Amino acid sequence: MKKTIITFSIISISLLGLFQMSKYSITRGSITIETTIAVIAVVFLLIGMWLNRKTLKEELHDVKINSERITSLGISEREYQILQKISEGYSNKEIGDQLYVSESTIKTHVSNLFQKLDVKRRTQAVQKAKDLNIL
Amino acid sequence: MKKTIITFSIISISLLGLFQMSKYSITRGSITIETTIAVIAVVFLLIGMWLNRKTLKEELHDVKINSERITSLGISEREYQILQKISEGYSNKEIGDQLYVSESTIKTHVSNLFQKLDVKRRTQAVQKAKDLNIL
DNA sequence: ACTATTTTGGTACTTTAGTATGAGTCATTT
DNA sequence: AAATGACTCATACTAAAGTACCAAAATAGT
Repeated sequence: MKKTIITFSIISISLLGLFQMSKYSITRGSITIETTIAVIAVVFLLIGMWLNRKTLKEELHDVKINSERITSLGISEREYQILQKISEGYSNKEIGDQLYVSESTIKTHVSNLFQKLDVKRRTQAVQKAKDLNIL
Repeated sequence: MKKTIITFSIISISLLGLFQMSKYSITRGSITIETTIAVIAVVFLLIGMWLNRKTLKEELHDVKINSERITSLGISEREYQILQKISEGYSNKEIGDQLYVSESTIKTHVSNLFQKLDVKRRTQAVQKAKDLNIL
């Protein structure tokens, strides 16, 4: 966020400078109008592309995970961690080994998680979690 | 494709017109240099955004499913159909009901599918299928 | 310090999932 | 006509997954 503000400020100042330079140069006759227009065009074309890249990436690609929804569903950290492991295709036994706890523990977590997500199977859990943007 | 070419042509011609008008107007003194630069800036900003929207959408969003890979793995139509149902979170019984076949049949398909995908669980199958861009 | 929540774990049980094997049907290809 | 491949189904089995119920630590909040 801080980075964005700094970048934006620098660009704004640069543009002001560009405007002034253009006007000055044209009235002095040191550069032609065509050149000025061309430069302005290229600069703003690039700014337009850059701007859109920023916004579109958030819009389409990085569908950021909704952490509020996770808490509002009452899903604990451990449960969420296990949900991620499930989506990666691991079995309860494997998840238990990875987190250094018993399979029983994983089963308990999974069962509680399913109730909170209102699902009956792990494949359903993954699908619903992705729908809710928590995965 | 044809649409793209036509659009591009119209834009090019419009831009040429804009350039000529600007130059003419400035030398005549009917509009100021500031106005011209502002118009050029806005127009190219918009063009930049539009251009990027076109390319980025193909780049990020439409990750089209790789049907060649499906056939190269030897996955049949029915198996793929079942893979989709699995990813939607349905049980073997439910899939059987939806496709009007027995659960046994689904089990056979699923088993064969897993061998072709080289996985052991349905959650793993879904994950791998998405990795391979076949889902 | 007390309370609430989270995390952990177990037992016992039911339900799905998954494997192995064999076999019949149907359409396509040779 | 015979072979091939895809789809179907069943039985019998093993292995996971999931539920129910209980309970003890550990953690965080008041």
